[in-house]
Parts: sequence; structure tokens; C-alpha cells
Amino acid sequence: MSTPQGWEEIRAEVLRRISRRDWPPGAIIPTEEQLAAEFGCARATVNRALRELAGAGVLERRRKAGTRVAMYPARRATFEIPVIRLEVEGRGQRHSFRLLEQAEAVPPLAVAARLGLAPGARLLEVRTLHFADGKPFLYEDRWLNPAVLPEGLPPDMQATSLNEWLVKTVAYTYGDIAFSAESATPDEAALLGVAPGAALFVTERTTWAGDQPITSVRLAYAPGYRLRTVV
Amino acid sequence: MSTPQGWEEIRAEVLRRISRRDWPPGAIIPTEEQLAAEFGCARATVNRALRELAGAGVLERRRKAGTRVAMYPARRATFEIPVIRLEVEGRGQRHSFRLLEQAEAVPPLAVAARLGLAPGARLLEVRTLHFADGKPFLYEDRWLNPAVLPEGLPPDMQATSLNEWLVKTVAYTYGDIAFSAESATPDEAALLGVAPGAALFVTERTTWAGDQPITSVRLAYAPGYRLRTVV
DNA sequence: TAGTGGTCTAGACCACTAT
DNA sequence: TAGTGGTCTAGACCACTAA
Repeated sequence: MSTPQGWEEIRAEVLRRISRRDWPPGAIIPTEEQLAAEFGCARATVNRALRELAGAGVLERRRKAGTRVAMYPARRATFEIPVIRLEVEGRGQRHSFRLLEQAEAVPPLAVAARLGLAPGARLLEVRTLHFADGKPFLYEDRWLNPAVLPEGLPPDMQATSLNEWLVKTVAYTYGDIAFSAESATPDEAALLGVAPGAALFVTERTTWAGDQPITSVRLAYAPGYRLRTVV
Repeated sequence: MSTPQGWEEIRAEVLRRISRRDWPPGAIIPTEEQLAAEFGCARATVNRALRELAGAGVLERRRKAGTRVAMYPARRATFEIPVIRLEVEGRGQRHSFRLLEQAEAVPPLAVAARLGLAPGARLLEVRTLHFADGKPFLYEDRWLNPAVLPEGLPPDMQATSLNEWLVKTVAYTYGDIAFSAESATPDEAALLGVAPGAALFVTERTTWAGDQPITSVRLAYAPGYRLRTVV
């Protein structure tokens, strides 16, 4: 091996040693100081490389205890939370949508619970059907906390997408996401133009700004949708 | 605001300014040097904070062009690629599995294509049914490149899980993942103990070590499974 | 308490690219 | 070509925690 230059090469060299099982799962690897001496670089450079690998789940680091190869060096993967219009256009299709309903209502208990609101609190429900090249693509059911909409919804709501408006307007600071598969209800099947019971890919997302709940949204994709990412 | 101390507070302050729309989507923000002067810290500290935010999809950075707030500051989310046994045990349930089949065969064209192999190449197919507290949890259909298994499969294959054995033995360097929803085939339905056509959450994962394909696996989860993560 | 990682600094040079 | 981010250095101090 030639001496690694730069933190990316150090990261690659560490990965090689793990692959070759010079450093098997669970093993302690040399300290940053020792590696810096071996590679002839500053400790900060080693730190950068090892920190990246710890972030990727390959290494586990603890002060005083040192750095060890993860027992199951399962990688972490990253994916982009999609903006629906960009997602459709990224497939080379034309995006359009139809606002099905926009009304104040009392949300189902599950939604109120997810948002941490008292049962009975009134929220704004917005139901939207999105199309790709005119074909149903996605059914969106969103519950909004009206308290975070200082000026109300934009009057030209039909010309923009709520998803987009939100992400531009209310920068959120925290959220959780869950993916699952669900059978289409008769209503959903009719909207999406598929048989009842068809397997739908479902994304549920809840976001807060600080401790204030913003929105909880359920996206049901028409069959055939795949969410991809790279490790 | 009090002057931020440390890169995490700088990150938080930048996020606040984006939330307050002091820096709206698309806007150029001050240079690292200017922010370092404002916050009274070294440029490297500002760099660390802004680099994290760029990695999270909130900022976009280009040399000479400067740093701007992403037009759609959609966050990136991270999830762990699960190890099945740990996933089941993490739910407080007991994991077990049954090896359904382990045989050399010619894979379907789609699998060969994903792995970049010539159609007709022989691979090892391993089909496994995983249980949580004795209930069917996951059906695993895996195709392995025998070339990467230097010593063949371990003789006590029944006592360990192939998934786990692989992740410990063959450190991979690259992979892709796709999630989708599929209707259970009659075979899958019988294995998982559900009605044919039930909506299954499906994960497909292909991994390479360098340019050498290792394995392509399809995991079909019993209904009710949810993949969660946090932003 | 001592060893290890986490972070910061002040400065430097380099890489990329808008102009 | 000049401005901006990307990275590296040598050193320092701090925070956490295993022994």
C-alpha cells in the first residue's frame, strides 16, 4: 500500500483492512494518534476519516474505550424526502394535481396522538390527488396545525402544491417517517384507479418545529412505485 | 441571540435564520469567513456546521459560487439496513428461521441483470423463512455469487443466519436498495400465513465488493411491518 | 485517574469555477 | 483571474469513561 493522502484515502484504507479482516468485527483498531503516525498526517485528518465511518455505522467510537469495528457493520443508507412534483418530473413525466377537499375537522385519534394534540382539537385536512402524465400517482391526506399558518393558506393554493408550499414556508426542525405496505381501501382504489385491495406503498410523515406540531401526512402511492437509494 | 459556541450551536443558529426566513430558499448566505468573524470563531468551525447542513440537504455549496439555502430544503433521512435477527429481538420477540432451500440454479433474468452477470450464469439460491415468536415474519429469497464464498458456506449454516454470516464475512463496499409494496403471491401467502394478494412490504438489495457482484436479496415482510426513521 | 475521542484555533495551500 | 469552499497542519484543551 502507498501511504494514504487525505481523509478519503484513509477512509478507503480502513475499509480495506476491515474487508480483509485485518480488523474483524468487534476488534479495537489503533488510536487516532497511532494511525496519524502511521499515515504521516495530522490527527485531525484521521479523525475526519474515522468520524465518517462511524456515521456510516462501520465503526463504533467511545472516548477512552477507543474505536472498534461494529459487530454488524451494517451500513446506514440515506434517502431524500421527496418533493412530489420534483419526483414526478424527475421521471420525465408531467405533474398535476387535484384538490379533493380542504376543510377544518377533528382528526382521527391516531393523527392527534402522533401530533401530540388533545383529542378533539380541530385541524385543517387537505386531501389531494397527484397525477403523473395525467395518470393517478399518489393520494395525499394531510392534517395541518392551523396555528403554524400565520397568514392562512395562500389564495392561489390551486396553482401550487401544499407539500411544496409547506417545505418552503415552514422549515421544520424535526420529523419522523414510516414506510409500510397497505391494501387499498375501496375509496383509495377508486381514486387511484386500481382494484380494491391492491398493494400500496405508504409513507407517513409527522413534523414538528421545536415542540410545536406542524403536520402529519399520509402518502399512498399507486402500485409500481419504488423508493430507491444507494449505500 | 447569544453568540453561538461550537459548531452545533452555529448549525442551530443557521437553521433558525432559515426558519425565520432571514435566509429564504435560494438565498446566498454569508461566506465562511464572514460568519466566522460574526460568530467570533475559526473558519473551520463554521465549515463544520455548514458542511453538516449541506449533507442534510438544507444548504447547497459550491466553490466560488458560495453557499445558498436549498430551494426545497428537503431533509435527507438516514436509516439502518437491518440485520433480521436484531430487528426481531429489538421488538422484544424471539427470532428463529427455517431454511427452505439451498441449491445452485440459474437465476431469473432480472436478478442476473441486477448483478451484472451473463444470463445463464449459475448462482446459489437460498430461501429462508424467518419467524418472530414463532410467527412468520419475513420471507427471504437470496441469490449469491459463489465466487465470493472462498470456503463455501459454513457447515453449521442452520445455526446462524446467512444474512448475518454475510455481513460479518463479506464486507461490501457498494449497494443499492429499493422499497416497494407487492401483493403476496399464492406461494408467499402460504409461507407467511396470510391471504393471497395481501400487501407485503418488500425490500430488494444488491451489493458489490468493488466491481464484483456479491448478492441480490428480496425480503418480503408479513403485513403490519413498518420501517421507521427520524429526520 | 489516565487514556481516548471531540472539538477548536490560526494559519496555510489547494481546487474549483463564476466572472 | 479572483473568490469561495475543501482540506490539511500542529498544537491545545476539554469531555467522557474504563479501569
